[in-house]
Amino acid sequence: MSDTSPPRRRRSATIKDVARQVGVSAMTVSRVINNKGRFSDATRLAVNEAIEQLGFARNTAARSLALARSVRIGVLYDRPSGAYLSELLIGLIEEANRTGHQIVLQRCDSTGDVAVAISRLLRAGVDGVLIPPPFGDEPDVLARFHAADRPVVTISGRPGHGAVRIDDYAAAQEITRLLIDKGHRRIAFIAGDESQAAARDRQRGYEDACHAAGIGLGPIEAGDFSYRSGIEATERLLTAPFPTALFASNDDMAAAAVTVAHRKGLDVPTELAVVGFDDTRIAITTWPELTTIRQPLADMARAATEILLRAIDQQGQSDEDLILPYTLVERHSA
Amino acid sequence: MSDTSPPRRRRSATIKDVARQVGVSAMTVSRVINNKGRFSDATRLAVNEAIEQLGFARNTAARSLALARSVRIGVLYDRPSGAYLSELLIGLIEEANRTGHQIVLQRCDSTGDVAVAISRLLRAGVDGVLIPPPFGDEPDVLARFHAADRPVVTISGRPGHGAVRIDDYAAAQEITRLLIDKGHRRIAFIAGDESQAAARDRQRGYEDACHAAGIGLGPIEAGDFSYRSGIEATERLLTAPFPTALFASNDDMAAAAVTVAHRKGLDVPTELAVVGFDDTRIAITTWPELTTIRQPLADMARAATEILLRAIDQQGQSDEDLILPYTLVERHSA
DNA sequence: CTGAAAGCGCTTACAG
DNA sequence: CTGAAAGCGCTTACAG
Repeated sequence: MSDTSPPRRRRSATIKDVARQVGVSAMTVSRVINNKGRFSDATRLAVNEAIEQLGFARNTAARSLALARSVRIGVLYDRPSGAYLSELLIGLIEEANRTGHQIVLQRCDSTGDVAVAISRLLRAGVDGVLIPPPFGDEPDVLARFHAADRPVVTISGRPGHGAVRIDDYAAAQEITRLLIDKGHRRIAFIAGDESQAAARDRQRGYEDACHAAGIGLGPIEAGDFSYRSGIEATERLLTAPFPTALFASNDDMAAAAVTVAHRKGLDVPTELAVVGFDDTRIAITTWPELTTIRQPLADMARAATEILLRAIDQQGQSDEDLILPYTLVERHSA
Repeated sequence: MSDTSPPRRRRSATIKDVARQVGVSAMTVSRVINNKGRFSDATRLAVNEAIEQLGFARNTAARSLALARSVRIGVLYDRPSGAYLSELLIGLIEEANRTGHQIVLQRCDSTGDVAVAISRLLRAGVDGVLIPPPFGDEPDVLARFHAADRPVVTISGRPGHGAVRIDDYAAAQEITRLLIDKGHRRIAFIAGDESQAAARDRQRGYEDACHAAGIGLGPIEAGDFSYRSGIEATERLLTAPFPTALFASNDDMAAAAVTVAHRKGLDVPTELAVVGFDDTRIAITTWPELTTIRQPLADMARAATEILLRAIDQQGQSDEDLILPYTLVERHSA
């Protein structure tokens, strides 16, 4: 164990080293680093040069301790299956890391006991918790944290209390309209895990866009956001009368749809147009690359952390419902 | 920004609070917490009770600062595609969190510029770096860190310098033998990303087990560890003369094989036995559940962190090559 | 525009 | 077996 070995490691440059080199006080360096308070341009330049030279990087442990801000942020997550959750989770971690907050990860498989996971988090002394899918839509989970007086911010969860998301409904409408504008009249749909608000919103968006255009709904099959469910759903969907387009509620399922189409000898997009949702990695490792909706995952992670911190400071649950802009990314699958 | 709001948040219990309640010094509490040095049983009991009562949880920022151990550990990872990398990455993060070390995540898509990613890590002041697949097998990457005098520990990478892995070769042999013992004589194989040492080892294990049993090699197809490549490979594999068993180099591809088999009307395992590798989540969300090799991901993450810390302390690259035990998990796909 | 002092919560020698 | 003191690297009032 390293715990018993002598701490001989290279001491990295501290704020004092920088100060000494420049010939100012540590305070001034701190001001420059944090761009806070007043200091001359010359000072700023000199400090920055010394920082570069010494390879100084701020010690976040010291920082968060000094800020008396050792906030402990819990994250209750499912074992990541799809690309979306993995990416979001990593974004969350990077953000907490950047801000120097302590983060306590707690996994709870859908099959596991959520109550146990929650009390673990509580006993770890978390000041608040961040909830990515799929738990963001379980009133029970939220209620438990509230009972313990811990604010919660969900990501892509049910709106109405601290929540960060995109407008899934509008995005789904927009991508459906894209298909309609390209002349499609029979558009199949693969739904996502219906226990999640975002999945239901996407389906509503699809349906309303079809209605608004005066075309009937295409065949609809249930999915659960997994590639596998996408394979199965597409197989049921690709039967006469054939749809000319298919909208899958996420990229994993859209990629699966492309696979099935190819296997049945259908060209994508000429014989079957396919669109997905999320713009995760699979969107560009599939051929053709997927037309999809991009969610600003990094921004969402950042925003959720900020809202949570604010709620913790104010000792109350936030009711902010932050909706970030999505982007329709047109590639070659539709 | 929360940065400007008053720090009104609930102050969580500190070591002093615990000490006061028990009527001892903070030192004693510290000793009990770290189980270090001598203290009476009565003290331990009392301290633990107070900890429980006050909901005390150690502030890792303060701890790592006091330990003068603000080691910065870099992690160079690819955008996670498969379940294995996500799970490993999260394990790594949990471990760094637990030990209170600062961790700097740096993503580099396979398409991205590795050199840029490396210099970012270096400029962030990392003391050493952890490298999960797929970069653990690129001599260039390792060389660059060494040139900068930063120790590196790879996970499932090429052995010979700080490396943590399982014996992929032996594991592959064992699971192949399981198939042989069940009477299979024509066993197909789906290879993984051949730029990775672990993938090559698995293939060698498969081949040697077949040779040792005196049966010929089955058909072999290339894959890249993705579900999609598994679909394609299996489609090429399931042609006459049909194999009766299929060994995929990871679970994602094995799950894909099951999907294709079912679609072709083949029962698994009676008409086609399928085995995977890794024991990631997909192994149990597939039906039938996969027989596979379990890698002790959490232990691997822990061990890699420890080896790296030791190398940093000793200011030199480690040459430890730690091989952790795997487990053959028999479920219902073979 | 800049600095000296105190403190964040913990740990490690050093004393008893 | 237990404690008082000092320090980890940073930041925030408070002074100039």
